Amino acid sequence: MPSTSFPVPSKFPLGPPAAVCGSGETLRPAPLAGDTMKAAEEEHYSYSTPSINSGLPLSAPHSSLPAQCHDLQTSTPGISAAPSTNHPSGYGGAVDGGPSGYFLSSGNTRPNGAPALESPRIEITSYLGLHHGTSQFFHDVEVEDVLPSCKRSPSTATLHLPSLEAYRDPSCLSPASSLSSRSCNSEASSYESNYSYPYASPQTSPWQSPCVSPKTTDPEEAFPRSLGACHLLSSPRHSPSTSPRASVTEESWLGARGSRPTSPCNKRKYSLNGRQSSCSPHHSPTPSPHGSPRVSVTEDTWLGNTTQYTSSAIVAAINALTTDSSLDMGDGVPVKSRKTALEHAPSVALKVEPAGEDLGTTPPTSDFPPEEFTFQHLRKGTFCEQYLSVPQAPYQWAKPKSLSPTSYMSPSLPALDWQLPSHSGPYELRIEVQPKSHHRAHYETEGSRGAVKASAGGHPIVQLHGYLENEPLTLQLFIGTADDRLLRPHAFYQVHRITGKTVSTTSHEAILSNTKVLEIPLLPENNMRAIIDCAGILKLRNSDIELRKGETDIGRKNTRVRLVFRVHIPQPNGRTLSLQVASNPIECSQRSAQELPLVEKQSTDSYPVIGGKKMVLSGHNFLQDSKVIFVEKAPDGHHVWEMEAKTDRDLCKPNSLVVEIPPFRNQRITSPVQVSFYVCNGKRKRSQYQHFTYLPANVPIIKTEPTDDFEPALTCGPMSQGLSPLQRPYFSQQLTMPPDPGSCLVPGFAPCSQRNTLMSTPPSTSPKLHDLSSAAYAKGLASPGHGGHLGLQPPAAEAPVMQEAPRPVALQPGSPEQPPPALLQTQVSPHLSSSCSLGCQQVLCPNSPSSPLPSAAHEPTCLQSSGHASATGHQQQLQLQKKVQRNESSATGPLSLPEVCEDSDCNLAPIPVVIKREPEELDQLYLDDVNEIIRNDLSSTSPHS
DNA sequence: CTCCTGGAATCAACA
DNA sequence: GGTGTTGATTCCAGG
Repeated sequence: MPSTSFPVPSKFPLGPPAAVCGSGETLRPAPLAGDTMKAAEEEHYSYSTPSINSGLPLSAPHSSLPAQCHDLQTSTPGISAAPSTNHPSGYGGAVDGGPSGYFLSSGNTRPNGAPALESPRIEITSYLGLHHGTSQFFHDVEVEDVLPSCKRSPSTATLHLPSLEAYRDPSCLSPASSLSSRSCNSEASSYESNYSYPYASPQTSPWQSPCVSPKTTDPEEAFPRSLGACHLLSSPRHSPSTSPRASVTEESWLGARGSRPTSPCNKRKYSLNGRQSSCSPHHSPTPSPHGSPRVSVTEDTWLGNTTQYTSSAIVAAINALTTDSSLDMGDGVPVKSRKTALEHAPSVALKVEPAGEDLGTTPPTSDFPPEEFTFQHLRKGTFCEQYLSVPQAPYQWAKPKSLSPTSYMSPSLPALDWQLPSHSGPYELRIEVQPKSHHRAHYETEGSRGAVKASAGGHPIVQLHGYLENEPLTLQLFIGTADDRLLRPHAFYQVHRITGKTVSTTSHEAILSNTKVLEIPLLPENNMRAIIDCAGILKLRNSDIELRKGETDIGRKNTRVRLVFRVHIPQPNGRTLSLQVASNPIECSQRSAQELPLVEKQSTDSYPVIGGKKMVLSGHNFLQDSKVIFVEKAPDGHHVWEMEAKTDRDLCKPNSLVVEIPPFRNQRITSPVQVSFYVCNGKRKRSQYQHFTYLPANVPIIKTEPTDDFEPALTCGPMSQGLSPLQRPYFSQQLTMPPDPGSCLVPGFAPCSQRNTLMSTPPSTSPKLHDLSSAAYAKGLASPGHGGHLGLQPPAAEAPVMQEAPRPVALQPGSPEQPPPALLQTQVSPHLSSSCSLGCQQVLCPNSPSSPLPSAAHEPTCLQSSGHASATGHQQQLQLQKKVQRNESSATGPLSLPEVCEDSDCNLAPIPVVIKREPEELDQLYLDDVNEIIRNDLSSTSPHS
């Protein structure tokens, strides 16, 4: 839709572009241009570790903040509502907690166990705040007129990275790719056409104009502007880490572009080793921690490590984060990217941006409030400088257009890997119509494969409920992971803007920390509803992404994604409330979609241990000889129990499968036990794990959903939107926490909520709101850290985070079994309150049900998420699984499931079935989880038990 | 002519 | 080390 829709003036503060330095791209050291691709490739392998990051631990700031908003039009009102489940992500939904609280760091999850920092992306968070400064906004507005006034997300601070593709290394982009990717540009352009740059955000521009010279124009400027600068920096700087990679990168970049990246990549082995190997080489270079952590983390590793996850693990994770972040910073950005960034950067100039940029980008410090400055400096400086050596000056986002209103003080929007609630207070961001479970993503070398569609035809629809203002808002969309770990931007997929006559919804692309974000206007006149018919999915070559320094994820078999929607709602107090919802998982590979069984729904989520009930599975690719395997996993991922369920072949259809719930191994459990099951069509053809909860025998069948992450989600419904209860085939990584604790109902969750709250910190403020304030940032960053967010606040934030994390653990230990939620909260709160973000989140997360993992896993979730590597589910689940299994066999023991143990006990005694109140159960669950986690930590940390 | 798609060839990684 | 399978990526072709 045309910009027209946007009429709204943007006042939003949102917009401030956050400059994102952080984006991974930036972070990543730019590859040396010099290096040839080839070399680069080779280098990858060879790399010794680069040390890159090393330095910075923190550096990476994430830029991920939200992109600025733009205006987009709105889509038409939507329609149907689909329930979504969602993702968990949201913390208690509401979140209230402090802003920071909200965001959990999701990132953590990385397999590494390390905190998931995902790649260290450096995001610059919100410099936005800075931007905010009004100017940008205004600019935007002014400039744009066009732009809808939607409040952009404030953040979008996107830096314009030079490299357009920040998300992907340009180099990577294959020439062809460019097309699609270009689309971005083009898109941008289109965008532009529609809007003039509404946002100044560099982001946009860069892309859009990728062409634009901006980069070109002033490199410097470019830098600054976009955090990209960072990128740029990075690139140049590559140095740090770069070097090794740099070469690689470059090569890759270059090479990549050329044709396939094959190169090195090609050869790399994905297998477990693969990553590592590759990683190591590459990463290693990076020196640091990152690499290592992640690497280690990888599937294989992680299993083994699981145990470690415990508190110590947490700490490690944190550290890792730091490191990662640093790494990320440098590393984070794929080498290629970096290069590109550099390269691009220059070129990147944003077309529009200028205007916006200038203003928008960020006003230089001056604009920003002191606080902001600090942040900036910190972040930027820190990571940028260190890592990237970005010229800060440039950074200044000077350009950011005016974001608007100062209101945004808070600089930053939550990093993309932060877990956010889907609803808070009166607001609820909900996916009314879920996307189809399969969508073949296109490569850059291919033409677009169209927009993601809804299963029933049409397109996904997202709506923000409870928003009564007249100001348009910006809905952000990016491609997130769909594995068991916390939701975070998917390293191998990027959202792709679809334009054309068939597209009714206007959109704008921005890049936040290596992640492309599509900004779509949410207009009051459309009831804050947007039809997502402008979002396609671009597949990045595994080889390109895996070369990134901080990248620990494996692309192979990591083909499931989720559409992640975010909206940043300005609050009266100047804060911004950020909500997030993730769609159901979407299988993006052609082959997998055709061959792998996919469970979209299950008729029953829980049942007494006696089993025997028929459960109907709905999905795809079911065969008569499909097997349904129930598995109980230990926290560390080991399979404690496996049982093949009886299936009714006669009733088997490609889209439905009837299975008989097998009796649980322990008939005497006193509390619900979460297990998993999957459909297997053959050796490598397994569906994602589905959650299932065994209830104590006597317990009335009323299940407590709670156990699963999903459940909460379910319960909460909206919140979780992402996955419908049934649907979620995959575990939502996101925090399963009940989005709104309160809302959710489940008392059990309450803890979470509380936690959240606590975390959120600022009691006063609604949790929901994010603090953009620097503090928040720091926190956020830290937390986000998993991802690369860390960057920004490095130390400070980290510290807090670290602390926080630990505590939780500690606490847990104390009361292993079910500590009252309160405890958790409290525990958390302290930290959180002050800063919270990550720590809190993490902490919370763990507790949160979200853990996708099977029952055993539950608790770990958090940990997993954070550290984790989450054993369970990586995307590569399959691989992992395999690996895991192996590992499991060996490892689990110690970790063992607490539950199991308990169960065993239970077994002994007849089960007095204690029917707990659901709430209680939930609580217990949490508690249990927590306890387990703690135990694990403890054990890992100190074997005490 | 471009955008979408579906299908499949090709190649590398795995088992 | 060889071979078959699986997965990723690139090509082709039709609508």
